Amino acid sequence: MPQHSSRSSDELARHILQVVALIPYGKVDSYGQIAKLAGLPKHARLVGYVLKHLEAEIDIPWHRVINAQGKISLSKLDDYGDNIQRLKLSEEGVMVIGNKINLKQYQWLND
DNA sequence: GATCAGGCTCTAA
DNA sequence: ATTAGAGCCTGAT
Repeated sequence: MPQHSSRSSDELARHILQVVALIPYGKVDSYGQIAKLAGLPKHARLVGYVLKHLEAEIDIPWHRVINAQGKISLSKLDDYGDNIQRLKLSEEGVMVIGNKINLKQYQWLND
């Protein structure tokens, strides 16, 4: 078969979104973790790309994805999106203190 | 194809 | 606790 083990970008995006959709209400996870759970280690930036280009109508909890430092990754690029994300998180009880989120407390699959 | 930029991450100061 | 720099991979020029 041609293209050996490469998968179409559509498929990669689908896998990523499937995982993002699983993040429970009130929890968060990092781009890197999402990529890993989707079976795509080292594709953290792709996760960011996919979420950035999400269609508004699609119901995906994109706001539950933050960076590995526990910060929102849109701040410097997109003030509007940053505010939306903060709002959505606080609505779910995820507290953003000093621009950071306590991963120990809110990270999905963290015991 | 070469290059650049991007909701990233690690490591080392 | 920040910050800088090097990796990493994909999508867009």
